[in-house]
Amino acid sequence: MSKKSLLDEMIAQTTLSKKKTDKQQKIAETAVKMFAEKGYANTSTSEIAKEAGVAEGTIFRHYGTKDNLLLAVILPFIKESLPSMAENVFKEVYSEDKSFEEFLRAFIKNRRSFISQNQELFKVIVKELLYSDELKEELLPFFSEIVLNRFLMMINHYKSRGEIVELPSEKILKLMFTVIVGYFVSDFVLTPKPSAYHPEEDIENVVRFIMNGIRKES
Amino acid sequence: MSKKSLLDEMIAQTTLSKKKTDKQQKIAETAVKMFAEKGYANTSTSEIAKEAGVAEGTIFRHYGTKDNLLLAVILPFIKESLPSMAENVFKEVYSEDKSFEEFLRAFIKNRRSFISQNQELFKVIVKELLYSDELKEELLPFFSEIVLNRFLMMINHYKSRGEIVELPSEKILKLMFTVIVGYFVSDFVLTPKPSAYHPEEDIENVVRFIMNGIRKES
Amino acid sequence: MSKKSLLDEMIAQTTLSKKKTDKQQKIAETAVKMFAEKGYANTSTSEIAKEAGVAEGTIFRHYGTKDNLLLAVILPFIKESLPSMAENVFKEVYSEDKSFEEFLRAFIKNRRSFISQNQELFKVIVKELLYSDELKEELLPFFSEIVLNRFLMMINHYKSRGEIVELPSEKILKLMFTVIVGYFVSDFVLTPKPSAYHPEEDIENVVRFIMNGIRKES
Amino acid sequence: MSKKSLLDEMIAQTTLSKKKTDKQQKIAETAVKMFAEKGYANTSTSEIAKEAGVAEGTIFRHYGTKDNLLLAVILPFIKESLPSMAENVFKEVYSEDKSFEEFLRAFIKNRRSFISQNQELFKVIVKELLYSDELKEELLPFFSEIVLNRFLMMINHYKSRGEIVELPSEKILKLMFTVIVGYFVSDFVLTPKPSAYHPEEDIENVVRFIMNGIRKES
DNA sequence: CATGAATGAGGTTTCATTCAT
DNA sequence: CATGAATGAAACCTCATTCAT
Repeated sequence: MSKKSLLDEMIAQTTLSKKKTDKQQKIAETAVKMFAEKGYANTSTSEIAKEAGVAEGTIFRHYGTKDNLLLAVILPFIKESLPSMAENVFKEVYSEDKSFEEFLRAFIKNRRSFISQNQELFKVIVKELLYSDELKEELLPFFSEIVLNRFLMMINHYKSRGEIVELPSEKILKLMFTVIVGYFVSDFVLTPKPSAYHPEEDIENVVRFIMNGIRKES
Repeated sequence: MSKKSLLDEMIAQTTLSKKKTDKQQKIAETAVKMFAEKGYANTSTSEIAKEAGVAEGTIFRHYGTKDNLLLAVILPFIKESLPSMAENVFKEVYSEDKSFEEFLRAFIKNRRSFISQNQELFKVIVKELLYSDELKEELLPFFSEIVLNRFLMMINHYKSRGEIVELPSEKILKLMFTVIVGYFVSDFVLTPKPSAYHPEEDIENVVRFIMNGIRKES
Repeated sequence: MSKKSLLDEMIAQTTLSKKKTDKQQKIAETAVKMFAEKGYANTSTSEIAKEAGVAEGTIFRHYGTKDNLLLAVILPFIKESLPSMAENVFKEVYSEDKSFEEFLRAFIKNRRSFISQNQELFKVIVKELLYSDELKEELLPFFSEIVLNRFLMMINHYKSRGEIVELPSEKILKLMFTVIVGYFVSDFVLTPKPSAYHPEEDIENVVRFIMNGIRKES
Repeated sequence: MSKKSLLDEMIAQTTLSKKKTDKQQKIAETAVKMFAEKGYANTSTSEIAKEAGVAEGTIFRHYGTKDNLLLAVILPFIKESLPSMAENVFKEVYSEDKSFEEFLRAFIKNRRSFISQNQELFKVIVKELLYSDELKEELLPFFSEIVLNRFLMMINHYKSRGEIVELPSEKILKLMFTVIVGYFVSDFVLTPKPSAYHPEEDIENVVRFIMNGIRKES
């Protein structure tokens, strides 16, 4: 109870942009940067404190435990990102009369831009997802419910419009996400950041590749 | 020099199936299993010792450091796996008159089977690749030289036979590997192992997806 | 850089008598005492912690490594002692019209008193000088520059006044210091401390012995 | 009992040049060399074993404990050296009609040559005398009885012949030995060995210095 | 005699966390 | 709110010693 309550408060603080002291803000930023660089397990709270210019005690005053600090920087990001992600999906699909290819292109661009602005955090999430079962159990169902389900609906929608091949939607979804997520991971996690880098061509290739893979042959 | 020599000896021991005491064998096995489960950083040598039924000192007598233990279980696997991987590729391609699709299917099946037999180790490698720059710098160039280059040649070969679309070979390669590796990671690292599981259908989908993505339209 | 910085801070703390917590002070005192008794290599940090009444972690919070702890207690002592030693020499020599014998007697008394007040530390330094090349390389040049050079000048000075025999000054210096240092080592390091002990007579013998050895025959 | 008996056997083996296998011989030589270089506490038995080209178990088969190994290389040296040292003294003194100065010169030369041939061992003894109370209690009384007492007799002898000043013989002895031992320690322990080095001049200075210090003014 | 794998006590060091100021 | 000294459990690692072969 008390364990959760502090965490919930953290999340509330972030999303509701409630009171958050400068120090607290600095700690979160520094933690994200360092977790991204060296991984959660290899970053000590004393390093974070030094780098953030605060006393070690201050971290614990605000976040209670190191685990909490990790979740407190990850979860708000997710809770904020995923629903808006879903919103975007809906806007693209229903408000206009785009083809699936146009939607896909817009979606990837949109998500790439978002991740690009939060590279470090994305790194942290990807890395720690592999390690923390807690994180996995917290994020994946949420992700599935908010994002994948809507995507499934969309695939069905475009299937019914005859734009997509008649494979099981789950398989299509999985392959699509493998390519998209694989592309993001490859670009943002594995490679040393190519600061000035124009991704339009790569995006175009990914779109073409996926579309070829799922387009309904006429 | 002295740092490397112990490690080299470890590798030699494995590949040459030289003398390796029961305890030493047990330590390596246990380490792989536990690293796969909880990650390298979250597994202590004392836990490994207890689980393996040896004294903690025995680990260090044989492997010197914990880092060495990690590398000693990973590197032999790689040095053994990658060349044979490349050999397989060549056998499939040059010995017969297969289409690219047939080659691709055989390749994925072959590699899937191999990884399936070494799931734990595969997990460890994927996880630690994200963290350890040392591992990254050791493995990726090796992988690139042994595997990717031959694949590139093959893509060019099939391009000249008119089976593959005229995109830059590097882009084709990257997308293909994103799908294949993504498929393996998704199956073996992310999901809790579905012990009885028939992958033929999935493989077929992956092959079809890739082939659609790169097949030359006639 | 980072290795040195903590050590430099230690030294600064001592010489500038800056902030130093009670525990930190206690650790240093205890370490000196135990290093003197049993030697650096035979004293464990856990013993020091227990004897000093602190947690073992506290030692490392303040001194970083055991090596640092040794240097942190030795070096400030040296940097403080040697310059003042040189100052004393100059005061004796130039401010008054003493004979060399009077100077020598005052010098030995002065240094003996100083070492007597820091017996343990003196023991530690003598013992570890034999073992630690690092210490040797740090201390001996400093000692040579600060102390021996001035002594050489003095010997030359008294030579020109005709009080000292015409041997090469370096030889005279070496013999003198052999006797003086040998006397101190013999008194403070080798023998179990004779707490109530009046050294005046011994000092007188040393002075007479040296003076006989170097006095210019008239 | 059993502790001593093995050690005594070691000593017997050495002095009586009893059976001693090649391995045993190699171990002792290697141990002396490494103890001299890095000190007893900083030299591990596994290092000695590797350097000597034997299995670690072999060391313990022959010497029982590491402590024993130290004593087994030191004590025979002492028991052999000291009595013969004393013998030399007597030969010089009684067989001929040398002056004290001539005796002193011969003595220092003789001992310097002996130590020079056993530099490493001398280093070990000097270093470990500072640390090991056991060694101190074993060696110093023996040394005092065998060497110092005869020297005292000699000083008295030469005093009665009017060659030496009328100070208490113990004081004279102490100062003399301070200079002589200090000279040896300075030459063999502190300084990095000057391989080609002619000590005649230094010896002459030491002799002159001591003689000036104790010669009876006529 | 010789080996070297195995041990386990103990060494140094790290680090999340607490708490008095 | 913020600090940073203090903690102690646990991490990695070393090493003298034993013993089956």
